[in-house]
Amino acid sequence: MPFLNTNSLASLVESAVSTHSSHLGRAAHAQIIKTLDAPLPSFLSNHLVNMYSKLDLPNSALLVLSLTPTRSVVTWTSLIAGSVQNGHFAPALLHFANMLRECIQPNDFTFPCAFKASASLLFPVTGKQVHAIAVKAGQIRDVFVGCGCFDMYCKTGLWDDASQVFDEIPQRNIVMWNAYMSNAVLGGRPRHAIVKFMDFLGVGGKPDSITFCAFLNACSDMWVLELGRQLHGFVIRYGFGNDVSVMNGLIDFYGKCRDVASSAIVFDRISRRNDVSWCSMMAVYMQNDEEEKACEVFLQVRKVGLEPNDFMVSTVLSACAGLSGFELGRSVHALAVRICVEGNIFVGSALVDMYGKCGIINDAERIFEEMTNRNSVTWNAMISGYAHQGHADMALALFEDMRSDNGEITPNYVTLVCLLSACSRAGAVQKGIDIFESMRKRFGIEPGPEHYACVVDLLGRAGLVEHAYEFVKKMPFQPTISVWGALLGACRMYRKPELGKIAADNLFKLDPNDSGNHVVLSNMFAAAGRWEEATLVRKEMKEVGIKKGTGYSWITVKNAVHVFHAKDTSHERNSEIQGMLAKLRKEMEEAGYNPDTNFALFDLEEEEKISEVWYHSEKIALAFGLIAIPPGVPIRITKNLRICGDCHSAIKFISGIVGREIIVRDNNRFHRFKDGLCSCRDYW
DNA sequence: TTAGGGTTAG
Repeated sequence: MPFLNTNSLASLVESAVSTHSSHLGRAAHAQIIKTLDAPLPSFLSNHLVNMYSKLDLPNSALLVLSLTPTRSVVTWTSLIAGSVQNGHFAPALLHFANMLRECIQPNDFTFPCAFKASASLLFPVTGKQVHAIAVKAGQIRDVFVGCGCFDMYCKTGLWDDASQVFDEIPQRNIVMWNAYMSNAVLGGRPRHAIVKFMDFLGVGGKPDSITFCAFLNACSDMWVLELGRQLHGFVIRYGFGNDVSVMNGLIDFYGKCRDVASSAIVFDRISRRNDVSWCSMMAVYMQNDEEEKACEVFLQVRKVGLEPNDFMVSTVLSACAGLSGFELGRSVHALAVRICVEGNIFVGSALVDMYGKCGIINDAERIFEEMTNRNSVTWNAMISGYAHQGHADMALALFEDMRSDNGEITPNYVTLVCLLSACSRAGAVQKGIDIFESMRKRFGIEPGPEHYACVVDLLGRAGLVEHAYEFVKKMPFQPTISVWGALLGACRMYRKPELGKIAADNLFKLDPNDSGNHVVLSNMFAAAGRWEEATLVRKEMKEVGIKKGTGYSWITVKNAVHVFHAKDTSHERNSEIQGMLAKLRKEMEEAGYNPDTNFALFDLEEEEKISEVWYHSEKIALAFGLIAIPPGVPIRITKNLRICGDCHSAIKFISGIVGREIIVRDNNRFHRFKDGLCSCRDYW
């Protein structure tokens, strides 16, 4: 080793920080000890404290600090900044306190760290103390300190204090204005952000890309498509048409305002897309229920030879979960392992969710067990995986584990929804009611519309339909779509057209464009032999211009997706499919199966109705699956609408005849058929 | 010191 002077030793330490290599850092430290006698020059000690702290080796950092006889503001600030950077906010504040105890004055680098730590811990009281110290030290007028202070008040919800700080800062730079706008959006005051933007222009300010992004966020929160469009023009005029950040912001904005086409146009016109552009486009498709398109974007990423990142992987996994796209999901899992992102908490949670929704509960469990970091989303995903399978006992057991895990992660709003839906799917009525009634007291969670909807579903599914209606009437707020939807579902299941009409009428008011509700109601009347009323509902539907969407079912075989619509004969293996359908029909008839023709269009003759239900897309997909998928492998079908009642009972029956596991995911839930049974009890 | 994208329910 050549002789190293103190400057080159310092740069060795710096390179350990910049490459984030603790190995290099330790080696540099060893070299320093070898080369120099103690005590080290203070600037080198500072470098070491900074290095260990940034490398998230807090004990080593503290050790060096305690061995440094002359600790300066730089030494302490290095320690504090590293702690904050690595998310250790409470220790950062402790170090800050110790520094003051040593009578060392914090500087313009220290205060922002202390503010950030207070903000992250949501400690407004501590934040106020730091503020007082900064005022006393005469530092508050510094833009960095002032901005940190302002940000702290925003993040801890003290908006008035924040505004006061903003007004008192003498020289506001663009960062300060941007901070105001983005915090206003984050704090649910998008209108404030827009007003501030106007003020900013009024004082001759020149917006930058962050300003535009903040403005766009405000627009998407307020759903003001027109205002955002105007800003789009403004962006171009200001010469930001090639700024990838602003373009990404526009993709996101249009997507949130449900103008997917504009998002796609912006995306297509970006000459140099970055990771965020791709991710944003995927997210837009996801937010607008176009999972297939999201998958396509992901495949395009791979096609152009880009390495996907953790964001893309978690998004595409959730698309797979929505589509029950188990094959793609599995291959994305393999990819995640290869690019080393499977340890990421978002990716892990998305994997648990994907496997759970695809019904591969063992793999979901395995991923869950192997995850070293779990957050409430991870737990909820696993609980809902059990719920989807109808394993209320497992869901409840996991919930208990969650509560006793380490106290860090507590059940939240969604956890309770998952649990209640697990009870409802498993028919655990009393258990569900107990949980619902105790949620405020035991878990401190105020029951919301989703929880009420679960209880309605719970009661309704157990046949207590009138009870369910009484429960709805006693709700402390207006019942939502999901509440009436759950009641309508129960009425359909137990054939209660009168009550069903009440539920449906409410749904028509709240959700006039959903054709599904009309179809359910008319089928319900048809099932009760009340053809006139059934026809009337269909007529109304036509008059108002509501169309029943086309039903599609799809199935993946060897990475190719095969899509079928009703009466589809276009598949290249159509003759085999028809042969299989005929064979199934014969075997089922011999085994005594009666098709339920209430689900066919009711103005047909009985004979026609039978053939009508026989050629529903899910049955065709199933026939194809039986031909193309080797025995022993489960057949997975996805349908974009609700599975029809006859198909549900037919598939149940078929699963017994052919001795195969059949999994159908429709737009409502998940059905696993095996040995003539289905995981969801009494669906119709 | 400001910002752009992700995971859980129904």
